[in-house]
Amino acid sequence: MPHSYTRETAAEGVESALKFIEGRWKLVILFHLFGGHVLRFSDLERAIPGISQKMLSQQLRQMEKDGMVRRIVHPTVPPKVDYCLTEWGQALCPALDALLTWGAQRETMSAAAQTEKA
Amino acid sequence: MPHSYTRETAAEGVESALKFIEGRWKLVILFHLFGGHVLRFSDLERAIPGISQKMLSQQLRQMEKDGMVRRIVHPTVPPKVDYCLTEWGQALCPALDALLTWGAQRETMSAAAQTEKA
DNA sequence: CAGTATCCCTGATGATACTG
DNA sequence: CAGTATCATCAGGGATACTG
Repeated sequence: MPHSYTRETAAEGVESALKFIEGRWKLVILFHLFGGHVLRFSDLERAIPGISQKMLSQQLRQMEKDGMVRRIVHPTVPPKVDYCLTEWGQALCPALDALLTWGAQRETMSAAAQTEKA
Repeated sequence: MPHSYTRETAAEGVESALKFIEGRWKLVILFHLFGGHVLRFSDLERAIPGISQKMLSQQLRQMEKDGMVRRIVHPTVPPKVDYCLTEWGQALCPALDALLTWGAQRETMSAAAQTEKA
């Protein structure tokens, strides 16, 4: 690791990074917006089965506040609101990819087949 | 991303990877074991202020079950138990580093200074 | 030393209903 | 359409006490 972190600050740093993507629906939303997609509230609602309006709204607000998502309100009737990722939001991609890769190594790298779990 | 995942399976893949490191103390424990360190239960207890025996034990058990941590029991009196990372546990390092890097980019990349939050 | 066993409490999420 | 408001639920975690 090319950083000058101590164990403690590194752990804290990762923890605070994780806070941005923790939340039952954040990753699903993220993956729908990756690639520069611009989606309306109702698009996301339809794209994500099982999510409630409350949760969709709540997670989007947090992500907006955190600076991952941009919210664009069109002052029309009926209302229209677009969502897309910020530059920083897009920048999450490599990190998630690294996580994906790590997870995929589990079967490969585990010396002995441990307990199976979902 | 060099993978052949759909949005949905990618989100699920990352979610399941995240489950392995979710837990109030997992990352702190991880960072104490990175670098091949071998620590006893009491070492970790002392190294991690604020953790209770219940939590330390619980998190270690999960990590062991998940295949990230190896638990070595020495059949002595009094008992002695060593903990270290498995190969797969060590392999988490690059992913956490990517997360750290992403988090660190927040101030740099955010167009406008958004709401400040811990 | 290295844990278990209990009890409690809070925050995150879900279900449902209502609105500018 | 794009939300907000309320209420109910539940798992994760904390505090404390006990044990092979």
